[in-house]
Amino acid sequence: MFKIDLKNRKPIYEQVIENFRRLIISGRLKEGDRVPSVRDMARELNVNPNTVQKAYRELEARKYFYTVLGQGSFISAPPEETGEIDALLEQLHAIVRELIFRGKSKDEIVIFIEETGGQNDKR
Amino acid sequence: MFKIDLKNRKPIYEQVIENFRRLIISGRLKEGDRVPSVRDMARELNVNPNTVQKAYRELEARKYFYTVLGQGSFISAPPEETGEIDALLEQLHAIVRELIFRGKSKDEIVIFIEETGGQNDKR
Amino acid sequence: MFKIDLKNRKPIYEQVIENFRRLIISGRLKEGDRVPSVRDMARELNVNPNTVQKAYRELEARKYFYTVLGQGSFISAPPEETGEIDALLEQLHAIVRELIFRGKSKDEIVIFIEETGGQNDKR
Amino acid sequence: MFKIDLKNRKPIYEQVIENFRRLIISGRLKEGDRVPSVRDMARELNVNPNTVQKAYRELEARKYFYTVLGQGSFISAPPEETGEIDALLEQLHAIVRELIFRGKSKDEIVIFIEETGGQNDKR
DNA sequence: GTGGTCTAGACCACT
DNA sequence: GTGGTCTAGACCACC
Repeated sequence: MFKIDLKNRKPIYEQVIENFRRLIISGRLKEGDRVPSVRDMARELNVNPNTVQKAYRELEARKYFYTVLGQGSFISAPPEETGEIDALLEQLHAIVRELIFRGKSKDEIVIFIEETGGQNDKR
Repeated sequence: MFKIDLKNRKPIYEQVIENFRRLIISGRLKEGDRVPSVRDMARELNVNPNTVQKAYRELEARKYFYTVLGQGSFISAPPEETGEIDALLEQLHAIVRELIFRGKSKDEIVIFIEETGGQNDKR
Repeated sequence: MFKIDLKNRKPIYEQVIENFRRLIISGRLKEGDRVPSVRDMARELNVNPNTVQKAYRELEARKYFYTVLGQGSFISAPPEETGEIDALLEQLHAIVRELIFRGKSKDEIVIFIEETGGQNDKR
Repeated sequence: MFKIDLKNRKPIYEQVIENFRRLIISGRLKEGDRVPSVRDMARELNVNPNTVQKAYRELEARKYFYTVLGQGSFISAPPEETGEIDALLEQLHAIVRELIFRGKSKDEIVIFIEETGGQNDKR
């Protein structure tokens, strides 16, 4: 499904969250899909089950997962985190500023964006 | 110059680094400018001098500062770390994908980028 | 593992770095080997944990170590910093020039180099 | 004559010493040559006279200079610092080991040494 | 005055 | 258990 980079400074549980977010955003996981159990996931990633547990708990709190008792966890509908878009736009802003500082023109950046792959079509 | 947000989960020394990066990228600090001494900065931000020094040390390692023994630290020329731009473009990519997932069109994103402030003109 | 020379003018943390570099270069520490925890190392060397951490941090920045959160630090693959070899050759150059100035012939120097121990064979 | 690199972490007074050593070893300064006065040197290098003073004092202590009262300082005969050669050979050793670690063969190193310029002929 | 090193000891997050 | 952050305060070298 995905791999954990132990050398990465980002905590493992955050990497798990990010990877699920990525899979959902890219459309490879869709609403209603079942996600592996905590134990299976932990075995597959070769990490401590507590770590996976922590990631799942947060994914559920952030409404990416929902849990059916005795059946497991499932992907829920795309959540609408308030302020999320504004935060993304602010990040975009910061990166664009830095690219300009490093010599790129806005035109070059726009061209780069136009090239961004249409993974969105898979939904 | 700037303020530290103690409530923020981001470590103080990283906040210091980010703030200096921001000031340099925006052109408000230019090559050769002297930055406040470690002690002065610590007093101004109301943090421990060691914390400021840690930030300065890293800024120097990342080539944003250079230090003259017994005289202080100064802004150095914009670093040309290879691969840095590629990393930024990859981040840009990821954010654009997520914005599209959340319903924005590429056209909207491009318009947003065109609006990015012209802080670059001050250089 | 090694000892710190407190009388030496060289800072303790630099001595720690140099000693690890030596152990890695000589092949006694290999990729993937776990290094003692910051606390253990500090106890063994009889120095403050912060001092050891500073050394480890720099070894990580220079790509000799990598760190797994909550698990410890490990030896990473030999870094291929570009320009590193050129710098070494330049140092070699300078030393050879000085040895010649002090009366050694190139032949004597070459013989000396041939005698350099084959610690490399252990890899 | 030479320049000081303020950005360099090596103390200025040590840079002055190293530069004089280099000029003497390369043969550009010979026994009996007069060296600039402390004040002239300080003005030329754009550094504090105390700093130059400190360098000259050490060069005299290490027998590279000798001073004639009221006349200035002069280059003395090449000093025979005891143990100096052993130290150089040890440095050579360390560098060769590191070059081998980074993939160079002894043969390559020997070839490189053979190519070292014959600045020695200028004496 | 400047930066740099080191200690002692507290507290936190991750596994 | 692990590493990481931060403080308070001492001491040193360089300019």
